[in-house]
Amino acid sequence: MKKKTTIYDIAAKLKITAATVSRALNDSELISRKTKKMVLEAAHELSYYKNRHALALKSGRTNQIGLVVPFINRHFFSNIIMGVEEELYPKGYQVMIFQSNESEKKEQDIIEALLQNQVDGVLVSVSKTTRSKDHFNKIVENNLPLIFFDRRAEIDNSSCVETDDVLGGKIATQHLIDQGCSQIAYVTVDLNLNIYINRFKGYKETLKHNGIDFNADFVFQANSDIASGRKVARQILSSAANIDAIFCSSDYIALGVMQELKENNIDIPGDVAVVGFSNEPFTELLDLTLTSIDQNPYEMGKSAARVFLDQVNSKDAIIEHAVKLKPKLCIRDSSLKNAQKTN
Amino acid sequence: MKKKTTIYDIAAKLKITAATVSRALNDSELISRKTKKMVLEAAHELSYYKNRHALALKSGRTNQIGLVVPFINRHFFSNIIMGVEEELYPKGYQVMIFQSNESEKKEQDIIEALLQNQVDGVLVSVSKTTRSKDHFNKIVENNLPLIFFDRRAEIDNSSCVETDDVLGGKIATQHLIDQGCSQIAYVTVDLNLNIYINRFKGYKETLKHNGIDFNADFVFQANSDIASGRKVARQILSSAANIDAIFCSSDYIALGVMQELKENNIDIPGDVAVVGFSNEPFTELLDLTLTSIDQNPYEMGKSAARVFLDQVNSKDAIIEHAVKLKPKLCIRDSSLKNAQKTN
DNA sequence: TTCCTGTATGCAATGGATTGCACAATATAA
DNA sequence: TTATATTGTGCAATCCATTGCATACAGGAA
Repeated sequence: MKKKTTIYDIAAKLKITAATVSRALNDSELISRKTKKMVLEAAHELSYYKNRHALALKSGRTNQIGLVVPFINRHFFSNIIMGVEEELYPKGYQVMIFQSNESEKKEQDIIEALLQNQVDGVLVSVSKTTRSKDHFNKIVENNLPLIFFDRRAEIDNSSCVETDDVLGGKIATQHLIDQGCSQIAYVTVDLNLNIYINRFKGYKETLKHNGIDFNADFVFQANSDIASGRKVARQILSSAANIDAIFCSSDYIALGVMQELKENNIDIPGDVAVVGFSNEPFTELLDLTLTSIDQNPYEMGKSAARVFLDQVNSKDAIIEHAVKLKPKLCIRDSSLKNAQKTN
Repeated sequence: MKKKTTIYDIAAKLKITAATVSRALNDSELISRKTKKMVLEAAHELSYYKNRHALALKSGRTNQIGLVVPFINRHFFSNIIMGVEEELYPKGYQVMIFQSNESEKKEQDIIEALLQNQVDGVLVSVSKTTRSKDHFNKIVENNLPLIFFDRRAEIDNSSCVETDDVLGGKIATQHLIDQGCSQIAYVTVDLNLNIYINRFKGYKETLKHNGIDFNADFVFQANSDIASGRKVARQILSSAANIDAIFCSSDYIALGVMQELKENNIDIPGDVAVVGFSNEPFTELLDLTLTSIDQNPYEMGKSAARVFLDQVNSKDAIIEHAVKLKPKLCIRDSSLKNAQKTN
């Protein structure tokens, strides 16, 4: 097993000291041109790599940040990661990515590991099952920037970047009303999560704003999957209500709904218009493309990264940022009765 | 700015030495119960976190491995990452994820950074544009396990895990023949990448095996996207050939092909059967679901991780593993003429 | 020739955790 | 009571790169 090359090996080879080697490698102006050249060549020859751990130990800074998501293989989260990296990589930061698998225990373990790694900051989207806040508090107690994105926890001295879900609920609902719908069903997922509460809020407010009475019978509960969407569609079909639009808080639900409606020969959007949420890639690959609300996860990632940079660059004061990103309506076949398609 | 707690802080507080604290924290049998308890309490009180960099420096091991993929936001790669993590996390390894963005330069930079981080091993799927091998050789020169997955480079003393793409090409082609097709077009992507070469090989061998003459006019070149698929479909439609099946080496191409065929009122699979490759999630969400070849990226990730573990656990000898994973045909609407649908 | 000013290098401490060896304190045996 | 184990801690070196301070040597000025 070949030992790793250090500056001492280079120094020994050249009969100079490690200090000189270090300075030469860092292009210090104290070192003569000749020596620098010598050192660089020797370093290459011995295939030397600077040991970042020694550096981290000495400097106390790691230039690494921790990024925690529930799952990495979700379009939404992987694009957030893209955005974060895009912003932080050029600044010399390494992004350490971890997934909590929606488990509170794993989330806690991850944060423990991040603190051991002495990261310079932490970006988190909270696991669904998390109830305790202790692990988040530990981060701020260590004076590290803590930035939540999408799913937040209420922690003092932390920042957060989220979609304006109320607005998302509003523009989707308003769009359906603009299309001439008035009997609009709403399918929600988990009324414990802030994001779903807010979408629902936007829905209700928009109904009211347009003089349409809110009807609790028009609200359905589902899981965020296709089967669940089909089930809801069946409930709607067998109900007495004369629903002419369905606003689903998830694209997968919307897809299930559409599949079931089609099989029952309901015309979309003629009889019933459908709108989803999140703008999953498949929404525009369908034969009957699905209108949805785009949250621009890539931008969310960039935004979270910028908030982090802001925090580290203003070490004096703790700044609590609260960024709300505007969601965007992508109008497609499933709801387009009489206007222009976007996107 | 609060300084981070070290074992020296704990030692000072308890009027003992850092050595004792270290041993107590590591539950050494040399330390008395009483002292351990004392230390643990003090550590908690001062919110102490073990500094992994000091540890890495001392031990020369980091328990971190580097994982390099072209893009993280691709279903295929993000599921590989899931698999790798699933296998390595329980063994105490941290997986550092990096994306090359298909850039050779960035790939080289990443590997430089990984070497600086003294990772215990590297898992890579090679960028499309990479021509040089120097950066990979540096890894093996440092006696680090190097494992390629999906896309490989020819490097001595490295291992690789890949899909048996020849077999993939074979089973797709055989399936089309079994459906009664004989004029089978093949759409390839980049004949420089091993994976596409092999799929093509499987296609040709199967034709031969079934006594069907290979026809170079039936081979088309495209990029892996929908627009490109549409373009190819137009070429096929306007060609003199009487093609009755199209085997696309990418699902996106297949989708574009299907869209174009449908708009030209070609019946799928009646007039033309279509098969894709990769089993992207959208393939089964379509109205006309797409037959595809599943590569089980999750398993690929797990397999690559296991190869890595094998390598580190047998430090004496260098083992070159070469794992080939069996792809699986997922038969769906787009090719199913007279048999049973799978999956 | 002597003193001064750069210029280029060396010396040594630092950061945090580990660990072989030495040693002190206690317990046991003679 | 003395000699011998046994148990629990301390000392100091080590891993690698950085950096303030000291110093050696060169050339220029007096």
